[in-house]
Amino acid sequence: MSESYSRKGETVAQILDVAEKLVGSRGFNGFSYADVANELKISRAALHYHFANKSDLGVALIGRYTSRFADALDAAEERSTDAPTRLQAYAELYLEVLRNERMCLCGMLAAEYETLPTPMRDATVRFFVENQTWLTRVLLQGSDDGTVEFSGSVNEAARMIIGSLEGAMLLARLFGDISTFQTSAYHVLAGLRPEAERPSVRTR
Amino acid sequence: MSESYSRKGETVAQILDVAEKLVGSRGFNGFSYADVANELKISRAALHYHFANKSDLGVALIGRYTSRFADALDAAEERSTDAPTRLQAYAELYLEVLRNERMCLCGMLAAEYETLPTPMRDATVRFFVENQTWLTRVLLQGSDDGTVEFSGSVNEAARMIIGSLEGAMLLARLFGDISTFQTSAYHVLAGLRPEAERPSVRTR
DNA sequence: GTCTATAGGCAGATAGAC
DNA sequence: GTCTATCTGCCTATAGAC
Repeated sequence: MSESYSRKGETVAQILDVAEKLVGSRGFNGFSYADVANELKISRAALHYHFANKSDLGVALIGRYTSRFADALDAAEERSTDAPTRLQAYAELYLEVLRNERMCLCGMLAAEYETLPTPMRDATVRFFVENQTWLTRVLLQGSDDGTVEFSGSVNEAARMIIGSLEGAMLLARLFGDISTFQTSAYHVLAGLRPEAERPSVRTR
Repeated sequence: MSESYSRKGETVAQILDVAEKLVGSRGFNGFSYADVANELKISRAALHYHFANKSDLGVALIGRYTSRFADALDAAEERSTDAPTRLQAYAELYLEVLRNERMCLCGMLAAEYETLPTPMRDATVRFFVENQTWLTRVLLQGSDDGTVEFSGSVNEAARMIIGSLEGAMLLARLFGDISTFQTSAYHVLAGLRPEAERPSVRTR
């Protein structure tokens, strides 16, 4: 082991960190290998050693992001028991990303979908399907115990939540105002509460 | 006037049409002057004659889109009187865009915001501010006559609506399923209806 | 695993003829 | 207004030395 000791895969992790930040702020078509290389002070060729082409890098990015998200969802589920709290925790995952002045990685890729190579498209869709599955489960639970109320199908409601949060992120970043996301998320989730439990405050 | 007669500004309009389609599907960083030139069978240099640089083209694109949207909002307001119907009409403007298999131009630009030249950033923000202004007015009207109900401020509710619809568009395009947008929009607007008028149907 | 060098392509933009 | 030709720069990707 040399002086410049590094754990196995540490370079890969650093590359993914920088790339994730860049894609989350500028998009997949808005960053280059040179950007990542410069920030890590390595050569572009070194990047190509770890990720032969940009599509490979993109797929790895989505994969790590998706599994990290899944882990966070599991953790959120363990910390809470009722559906509304779990939905709140779901929204806070988005908030966390936004606090780093980034768009959701997959929300960004959803916008660029038409320009993405097929493997990245598939991975992006997978992210949203997993999210939908998790939300569907929570919504059904809340529907059963009466803490959540919605019209239409559970899957529709789940997609509505995902879309609304992604869109709220987009606007919050545009206006450079995190509270825009917070109040939007609040509104969206409030719309799922049974009337009895809904706050009736209205300010102008 | 020659055989290849063309009305004043027709070429400009054609350029904007093609560019708008490309940006709406692939994003501002996902299309080139060459793409537009090829589709119109003119040279790239001809494009540069009408729009000296890409930023100019982008600003023109947003300007036309914004004023067309504003006109449609005015028309929608004349066709209807009550707030819920007007909100419905607002959502249908988005649906119209989606039917052409495009993302909202400014929703797309919101995602790419970090990479945009300042004039385009400003124009994009302006689009959303105008939308918010219109929605705020309609929401206040509905709040006054009791046809619409929401917690928090009117501006928050307006932004929530915009964000939710933009996000729903993003997902609908991703899944290649327009009905995803329609049901999401329905859910969002249903959440603004007073309990008494809200449908209680729930399917799984 | 990392480097330098370079290939090969495409981007936005300009010059100048017609 | 539109063209061809060209400049310049950046991009992804590869070859081959260390």
